[in-house]
Amino acid sequence: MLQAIIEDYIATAEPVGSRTIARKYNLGVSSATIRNEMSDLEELGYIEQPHTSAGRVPSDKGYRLYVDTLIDHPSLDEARAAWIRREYRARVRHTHSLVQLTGRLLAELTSYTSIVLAPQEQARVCRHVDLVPLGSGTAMLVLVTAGGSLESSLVELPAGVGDEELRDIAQLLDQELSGIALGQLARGALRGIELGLNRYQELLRQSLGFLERVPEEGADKVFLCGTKHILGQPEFQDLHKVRPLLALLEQEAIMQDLLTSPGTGLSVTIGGEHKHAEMQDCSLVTATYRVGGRPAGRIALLGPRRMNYVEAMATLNFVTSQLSEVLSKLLGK
Amino acid sequence: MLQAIIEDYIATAEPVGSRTIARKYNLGVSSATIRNEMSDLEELGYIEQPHTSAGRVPSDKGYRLYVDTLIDHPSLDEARAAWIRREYRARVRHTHSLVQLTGRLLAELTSYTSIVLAPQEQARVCRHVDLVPLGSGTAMLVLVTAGGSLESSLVELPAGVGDEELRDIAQLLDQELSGIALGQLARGALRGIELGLNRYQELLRQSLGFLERVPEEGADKVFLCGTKHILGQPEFQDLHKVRPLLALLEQEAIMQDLLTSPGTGLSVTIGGEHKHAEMQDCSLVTATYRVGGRPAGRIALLGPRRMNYVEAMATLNFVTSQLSEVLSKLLGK
DNA sequence: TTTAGCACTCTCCGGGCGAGAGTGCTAACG
DNA sequence: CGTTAGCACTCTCGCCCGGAGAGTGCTAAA
Repeated sequence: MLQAIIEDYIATAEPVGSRTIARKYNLGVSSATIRNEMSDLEELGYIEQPHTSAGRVPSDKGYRLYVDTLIDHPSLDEARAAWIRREYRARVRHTHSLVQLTGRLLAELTSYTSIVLAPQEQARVCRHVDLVPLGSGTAMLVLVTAGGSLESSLVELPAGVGDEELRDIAQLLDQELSGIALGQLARGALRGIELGLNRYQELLRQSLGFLERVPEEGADKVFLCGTKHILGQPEFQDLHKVRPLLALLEQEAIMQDLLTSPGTGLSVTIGGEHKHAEMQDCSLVTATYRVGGRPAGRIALLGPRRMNYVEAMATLNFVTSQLSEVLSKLLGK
Repeated sequence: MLQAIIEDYIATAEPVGSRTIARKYNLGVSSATIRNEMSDLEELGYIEQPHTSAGRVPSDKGYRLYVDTLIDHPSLDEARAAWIRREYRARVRHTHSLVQLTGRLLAELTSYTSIVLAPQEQARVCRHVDLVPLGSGTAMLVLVTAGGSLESSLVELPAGVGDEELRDIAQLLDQELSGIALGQLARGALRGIELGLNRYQELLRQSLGFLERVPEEGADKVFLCGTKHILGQPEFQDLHKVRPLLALLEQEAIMQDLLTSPGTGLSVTIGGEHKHAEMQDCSLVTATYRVGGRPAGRIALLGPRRMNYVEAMATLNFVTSQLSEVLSKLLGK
């Protein structure tokens, strides 16, 4: 009964009346009986009426009950699953692009908004450093971290440094730095390298300055995809409702906070359960992806409160497991 | 006169009446005189009335005349200019991030939407290739192009390749490939390397496969920033008008086409002058940025037709010159 | 040529009204 | 005692109407 109401509301976005239920879902009873049951459900707080003479709309509590019944077995239809697998196979390039791909897939498949947190490396360890000469007097400093992410910065070279000389400096840098946590750069590493020629001091200063800043900047990046879909939802036709929500989504810190809250596995936050008033008409489905069995980051789908939970949860669940798998394989864990 | 009308309309977004002009801009004449003049302007097609008893609104032709008078001397107030210079100085990292910064700056400063085309390298030449071991059986292939952009991909290693061995392979690859245009990889380069051990064939296949795909993927990337500002404009309160526009903006190919059309210097396209019907309520200000004096890419600001052309043109002009300068310096040209 | 005055037109806003949808209650039915 | 048909009631939504307000164009006077 409650299920019928919720599913009809999810499909139509209109308050559902007793007649509708009686007609569409032939439960073998008349609309009058359904009216009685609905009255009960309302008393229990599972549904509510926008006004006296409209149909009923599920309440947060109603959605909650509904969601809790289906949280255990989210399974995706095989055609979609196959398609997703193919996408992942085609685009194996690096962590960054995989995370982006995941966001895009989710948004496209569900028509909701996806929010993905890039994998956090516990401590960002320097794997490899290189200096590539570019043109007159500049070089590109390339950093590869143990987690497989890539950063770069342009640095100025002292006058008259040749390509071979630069290669030597790069090798020296690489030797000194690889294996070292970027956070602890300032202290330990500097001294070891200072031994090198004085002439390179400015170059070193630039390089280390960059390397020190990397951990803060790169950490916990948030990828949003499909925000435009919000505008397509009938409950968000009112711009005054949408804009605060969009503004909220742009604040990375809040998004990070939103995703770092609950435990593991699929979790759903519904309407008024959110901290932020702007999200009271939304629901958020969250999952954790893992690398080598250890939690690495989080993924979420944001949709209207009457989102298609079955589809959203199934898709999110599947995509999460795919991402975990591909990432683990890639990073050799 | 026309100027007064346009500037008032830009400021208020409401049709402007003769009274308003007489009051705000004391031109020493009464509203009746202004009515006569307005009637003339309307006959000439510079302004139009939405309906009989509303004020006047500038037409495309009116804006065109207005814009053409001020296209020559866009100058930014010194405080802003200084602020922009400071931003550029603080974030000198690499091409990619500079382009993004430019987009962000423009969007924030003007509250319009910025569209930036990443610099096109005529032919993407390989500057440096490296293989960095990551974990069990994988390595990261890093590519630096002559233009200073950075690409990477994960590749699988044959069983039992040690770090030193990998370094040798990387060096071989680097020697063979650096200086070679990526587009012509397939033919020439492959043969030279095939001489190496058969054992590495799969690795080579993966690497070259990636390197070949790079030119297409990386080319002409479009960066959008500040699309949300569109929703803030009073003329775009109607979602039915906004959504087609947003949909259009998401199509990279169309954006590229939009920016590749006109000549050099600042150029403005107003309302109905656009090819695409979705943009008939918008104006686009476009500029070309240069690296070492040669056109490298394009930047644009998209706003409502009644956008603040003075500010937009001045800001765009200044930011463009800054970007050109910084990029030229960085790439040593 | 400019200006004051005035009639005219058109939009916008609020109230009133009827149609439609859905409910809750009551009474009948198996 | 649960179910159902019937009916009065309520509330929203869309529509029309009329008055207020804003702005125009025209005319006649300065």
